[in-house]
Amino acid sequence: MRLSQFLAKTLRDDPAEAETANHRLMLRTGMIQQIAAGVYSYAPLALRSLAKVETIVREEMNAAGGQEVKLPALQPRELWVQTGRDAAFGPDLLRLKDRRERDLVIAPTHEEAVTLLVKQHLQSYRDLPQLVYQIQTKFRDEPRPRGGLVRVREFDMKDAYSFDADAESLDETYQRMVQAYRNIFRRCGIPAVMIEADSGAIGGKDSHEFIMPTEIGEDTFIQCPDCGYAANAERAAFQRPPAPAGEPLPVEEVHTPGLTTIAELVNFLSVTPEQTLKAVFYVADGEMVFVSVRGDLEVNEVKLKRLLGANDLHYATDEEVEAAGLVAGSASAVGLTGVKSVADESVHVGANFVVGANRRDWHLLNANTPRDFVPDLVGDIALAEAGHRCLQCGGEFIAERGVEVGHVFKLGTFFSEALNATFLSPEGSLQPAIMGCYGIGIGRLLAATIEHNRDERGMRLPPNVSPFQVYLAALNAEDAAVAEAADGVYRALTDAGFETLYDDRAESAGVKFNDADLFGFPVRVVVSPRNLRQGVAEVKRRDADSAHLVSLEDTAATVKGLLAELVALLAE
RNA sequence: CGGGCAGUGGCGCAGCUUGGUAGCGCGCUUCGUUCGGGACGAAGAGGUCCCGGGUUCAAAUCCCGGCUCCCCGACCA
Repeated sequence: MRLSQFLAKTLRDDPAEAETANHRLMLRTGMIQQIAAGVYSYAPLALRSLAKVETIVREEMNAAGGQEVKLPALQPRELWVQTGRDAAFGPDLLRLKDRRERDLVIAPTHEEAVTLLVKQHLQSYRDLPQLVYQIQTKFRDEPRPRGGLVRVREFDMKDAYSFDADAESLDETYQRMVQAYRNIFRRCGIPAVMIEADSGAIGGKDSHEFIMPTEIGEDTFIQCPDCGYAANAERAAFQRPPAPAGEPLPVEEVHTPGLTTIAELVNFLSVTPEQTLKAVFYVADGEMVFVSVRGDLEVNEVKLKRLLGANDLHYATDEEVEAAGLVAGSASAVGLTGVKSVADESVHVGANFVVGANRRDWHLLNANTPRDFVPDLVGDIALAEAGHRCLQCGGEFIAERGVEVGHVFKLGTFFSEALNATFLSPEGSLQPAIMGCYGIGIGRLLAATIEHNRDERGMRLPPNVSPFQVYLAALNAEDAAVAEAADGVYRALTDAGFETLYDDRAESAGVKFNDADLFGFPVRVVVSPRNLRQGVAEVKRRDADSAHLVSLEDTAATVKGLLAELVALLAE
């Protein structure tokens, strides 16, 4: 492809809306154009890279035994009502009506559709296992898209679904997919950490996310440096830090005028945060929930949501709190009636807590469970943070940010039961298939790849993700001898099968070098009057400081060698 | 959904306080000179100043209403 004819114009200034490096680079190279919040057009340069990423994903899915299918984006809403996900997805689900006023959705994911498809071909345990996948456009009406392609409303996703006859078989499929994912991320040149993840409201035992560590990431994950335990912060289990224990002392009321926060209480009463209980109010599916957690910990809403089995969970508004007769700032589970009460297990670690008196400006000393209050539910609902201790080995957690580039998930039988995807077992009984699902956002993976593979000059793309493999620059392209030689090199590279972007523009050397670095293709070839006098071309790896001078005839062979080096680096 | 910022040629921005000719840098076109890390000169092209309403002789600028985008948070099977 000749750059002079290619639909790509680079920008010299960074577009104002781009905050992250990958977004900035994609805009400056003209790869993408935003058309609405979280909706993008993809120019040829981007599409080429996306296609490469898709190829990697396809190859690995096929190698893992996947069969490619294509499921519809447009689906009857009734199907989603049937599985309860019309409600579960809430406003993120894009809904519309057709000309006959029938309710439709544009699918954000495809468990329903795939279950129906596989069900049609499923009768016996002999038909299992099955692994199908597709690469297809999803629509999610995200409340806040951000960060270029990292979080968008319309995006291409590889989603795979497995159907197995029993748990052991699912385990095997799951492990095969985990390995496929590791291969994919390695080939894209990014490090990905596999962490335990929240499995969400819909059933399922195991769930793992693949996270690429980066400060621009949206997710926080916890790692134990000692035993290797790694989990999303919204999921991580941890030891509750110790707190002073002792025999229960008599409850005392204490006047605490104007004090509402843990910090104020701790200061006023000369106690430590872990000697207090914090009260937080939520509304879960319309029901007021009173939540207690020790003062040194934070409530983790994801854990809470799961413990409650709630679809919708939000902080109670002031009106809702008042309507329930609760006293913000001085509330506690002691003497609480008529409101569901939930507590973190940390209420069992320590004793003689300071709690609210459910009366403005008063608190209680020496509250203990079960003597003074008995929560309706006790569980792990506290947020794991850096410095907490590992439940498995006692190691001290570190916390890191990252982008979720993949998610694997044991679904169980939620969908197969709801939609009757059953098979006859060897014993002759009808069983629901056990499902798993596995997702990778293609555009997000490209964004992560760019975020990780770059320097201050631009991208440094791995050869199998880069839109082109070679950037061929003709300096002083209007010089007939240069043009002729460069044309020859271009033909040789093309004939040798290398995708080459040929910079034949009448631009200065500086412009071409800068654009070459910005585009970040793995290999750059320069034909110039200076080189030509010695009968050579210059061949340079994007990530190298120095170039090779080789005869024009040897250029393609040298390029081949450098690309092979780069591919070999990825295999390590 | 709460809080904050902003919308002016393709990109980055100024002008708005104090109403009166729409401006700068980059990019683009033509000509000439240059030619290995974002060259120089000259001459040009390109704008419903987000939209609607109002005030006024006159609105990018003031007032009212709306839309959109970005950032923080909430949210994100």
